[in-house]
Amino acid sequence: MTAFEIYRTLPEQIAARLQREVLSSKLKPGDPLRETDLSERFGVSRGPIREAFRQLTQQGLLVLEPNKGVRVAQNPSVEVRPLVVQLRRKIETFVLDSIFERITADDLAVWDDILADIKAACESNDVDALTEHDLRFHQAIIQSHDDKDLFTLWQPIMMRMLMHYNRLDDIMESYREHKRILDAIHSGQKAEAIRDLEANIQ
Amino acid sequence: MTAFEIYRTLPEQIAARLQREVLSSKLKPGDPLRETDLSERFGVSRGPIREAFRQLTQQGLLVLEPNKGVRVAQNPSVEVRPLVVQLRRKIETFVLDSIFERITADDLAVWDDILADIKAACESNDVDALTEHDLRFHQAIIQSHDDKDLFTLWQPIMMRMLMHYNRLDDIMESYREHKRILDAIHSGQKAEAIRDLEANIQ
DNA sequence: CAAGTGTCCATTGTTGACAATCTGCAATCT
DNA sequence: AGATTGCAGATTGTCAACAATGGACACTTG
Repeated sequence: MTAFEIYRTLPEQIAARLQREVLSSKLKPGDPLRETDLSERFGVSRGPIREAFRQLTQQGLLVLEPNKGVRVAQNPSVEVRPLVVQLRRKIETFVLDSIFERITADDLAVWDDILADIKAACESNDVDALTEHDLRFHQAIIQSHDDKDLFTLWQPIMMRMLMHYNRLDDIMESYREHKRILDAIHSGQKAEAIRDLEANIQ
Repeated sequence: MTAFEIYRTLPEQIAARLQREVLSSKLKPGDPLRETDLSERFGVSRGPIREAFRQLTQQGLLVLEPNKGVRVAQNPSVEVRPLVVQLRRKIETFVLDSIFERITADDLAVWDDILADIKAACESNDVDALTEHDLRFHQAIIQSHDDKDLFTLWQPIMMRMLMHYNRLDDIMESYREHKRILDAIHSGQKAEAIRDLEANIQ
């Protein structure tokens, strides 16, 4: 692989690429992923590919069957969807409530930057970019909590929701929702921030 | 292998062994696990060991640092513990509510068998065996739902709770709680079964 | 003496070869 | 014809050798 060394390990870089392709539906549910194909495409051996598969399986984006390889996971069933929403709400509001008093100016600066990216994606009507920055936004909040467990519990739940990102008629509404959350945080209104966050998760 | 072909792949067998050792505190939080050690111990190469590590990382029992290997995860923090309890309750009660009318005699027979194992473990005061069968009990319920996603979301949450299984003064109480759940299911009392299940999760 | 530098060793990361397993299809049997 | 068996090719599973990384400790350097 080339130039940019944002991710430390080979498998992480590969997993990030594949994650993007799944979330953007370039890879569709049920599509098989062959180790040999990808090892050629990325110019590495099959080891790192398998490792990347493992990471994405953990996130719930791929499904692994022994001796048969991995496939892109199916979208979560409609029956389970409300549960997934509730679980994600519970975790994210727990985190926001827990860290609220300890939010630093640095944190807010980062979140504002991501909000700008969300805005840009909405304005250019780029759904894939919006998905990516929406993920980054909520991930940044979750990861501002000391407890790393929270992130590992949250991530697969979040992925289930992102796999069918077609909730909004008006894409700009996503920007507004996230802006409301940050505005409330900026002005120290905890209860309202949590309410706005819950409203964004559905 | 034996008559029972429970685990299909090498990594799964290894992961199951290690899982038991972590949950029984034979391996303590912070303990490092070396690929070479384990590959000698199990008589396989490092590949399957790495694969087993990934599975246990996904379950939250091990933590992985690039170029530094894996360690047994720390117990979940006290602050996060109530959240974990709530998440697990939400998933398990959702499943029980969802499948209640479709529970078959075969299902119940399996669950009764596990209850017998729980009883035996309690009577012989074997905490490790109790942990194992407690896990099997709830896992059996979760997996009776069609949606496989539920299990993958539930598993890491469950593991967080099992990592410090010291809730009960009287170990027999665990048997009684599980018996209450099954009794309610046997007599078709859904609301009570759900209530008993919630009471067991804390 | 403190801070930085170099070297060694234990450990993980990566690779390519080989073994085991699955899938599809054709040949065979009833 | 329909079901079963037996290849052949594709794909994943496993292995052992080699490369890269990180940590400990002795050594220089100011």
